[in-house]
Amino acid sequence: MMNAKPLRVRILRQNQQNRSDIDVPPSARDTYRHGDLRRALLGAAVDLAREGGPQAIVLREATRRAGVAPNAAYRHFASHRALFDAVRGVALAEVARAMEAELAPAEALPDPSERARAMLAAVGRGYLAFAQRETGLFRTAFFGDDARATDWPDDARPVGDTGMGPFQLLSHALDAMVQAGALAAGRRPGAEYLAWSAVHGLALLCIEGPLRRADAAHRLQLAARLLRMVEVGL
Amino acid sequence: MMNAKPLRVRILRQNQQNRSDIDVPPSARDTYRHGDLRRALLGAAVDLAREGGPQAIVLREATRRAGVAPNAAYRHFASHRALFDAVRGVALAEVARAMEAELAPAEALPDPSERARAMLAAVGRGYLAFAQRETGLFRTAFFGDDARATDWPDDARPVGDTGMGPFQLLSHALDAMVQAGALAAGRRPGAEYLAWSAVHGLALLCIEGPLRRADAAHRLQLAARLLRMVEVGL
DNA sequence: TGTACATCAGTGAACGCGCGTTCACTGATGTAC
DNA sequence: TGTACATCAGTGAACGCGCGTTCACTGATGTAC
Repeated sequence: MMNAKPLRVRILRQNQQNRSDIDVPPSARDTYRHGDLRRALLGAAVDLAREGGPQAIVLREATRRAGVAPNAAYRHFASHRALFDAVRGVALAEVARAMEAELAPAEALPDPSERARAMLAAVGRGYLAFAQRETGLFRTAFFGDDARATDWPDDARPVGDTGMGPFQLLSHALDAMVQAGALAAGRRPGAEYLAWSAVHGLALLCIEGPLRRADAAHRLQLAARLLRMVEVGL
Repeated sequence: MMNAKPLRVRILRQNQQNRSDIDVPPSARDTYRHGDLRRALLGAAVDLAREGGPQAIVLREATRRAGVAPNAAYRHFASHRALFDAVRGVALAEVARAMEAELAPAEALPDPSERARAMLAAVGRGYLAFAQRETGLFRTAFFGDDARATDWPDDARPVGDTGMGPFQLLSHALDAMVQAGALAAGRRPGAEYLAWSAVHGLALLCIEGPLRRADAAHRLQLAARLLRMVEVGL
């Protein structure tokens, strides 16, 4: 039972210039209804962002990849901007997950002070690793698109596996620092911005700045030094 | 003598759909030859960048502002990219000058160690101030244009009033730190990238990040804390 | 169990936009004689 | 001192491109009876 779900695969489309021969691309759909177009469009748009950054999120290209007419997108997204924002949400979630992956071992440490420091470093490492591994999504998550002057995300919606966004994960690590006595309470307010600045700046230097041609070892070394600088100087 | 320079203002142009009446815009040229089109185009393009960032550098708009046909630009710039690069050069020079302005009082301090620290802070303050005062030019100077994946400038050409570029001014300040004993020589290599990361990151948080709506006092306070963090943690 | 019908996800064609760039040209300049 | 001419900075028109978006439509769905 229950798995009689998509009985709608029925009619082969032939009304597009003699498409009845065999050169139909594998991803082509053979029903009139797509079935899951919103997800398909979002997936295609995420792929575009992954490959080329925020500028590459082109509504028409997403529909092309989904095998659908351009205007079909408007059944699922009110505008290009709505699609863009959805992609950004996905990108943010991936950043959060990258952080969580680094965070897991750190959180297992027994000593509170050591643990808090490790958490802060883990957040930074996750951020930096993601920026270099998924440059396009990273830029989509955090870059104002010049032309449209978009805002940065404010972490208002749930994102990562823990339900926390990148900014919240950072805040959480800083709170742990204070609780463990590794950071004076007086220095806590606004500390997010100092830490975020340093890490974000290094990410940019690595992906499009003067370090874009540095090798991985050099970057890792700089990342370690930078994270120490933050920990010490916060 | 000598000010008999542009004797070529001679022939009123009338071959554009009855332009002989008085509604000619004030900036319109009345000679066939422009006289200084390259400079005019570059100036217009710099204005565009100032107003709207790198994306706003539109070749056709620059020619419009210079009162010239679009293709006239190609007598002076091989391509849009060439124009873009020229604008970036101007932007870099302005960044350098902003740093030099902050640097001047710092360099006058008598105590070498104090002076070196003040120089480092001055470089950072100049960078941050410029980012917030001339956001469009700042982005033009340091942002990879997503679509074209341009490189960051490498400071190869002379830029500021001292002939040094932003990166060189930073290096210079760090060298002074080492000489004054304010920074261990072992920590000197690569220190540029740590300092630059922190300052660049904060600049972005301020111009398009979560601090974009923070008031000036809050930003200044964060900048001071960040610069201290760099100085201490380097 | 069968059928009429409202719903709405897709189609096809077109829109206006502005861009960078190319072509063959024309008009003013300044130099060689 | 005057004139022919090479030079080259501009013009006008057009190109192809791809975008986001709108319109009136058509085809499949699933629900009410």
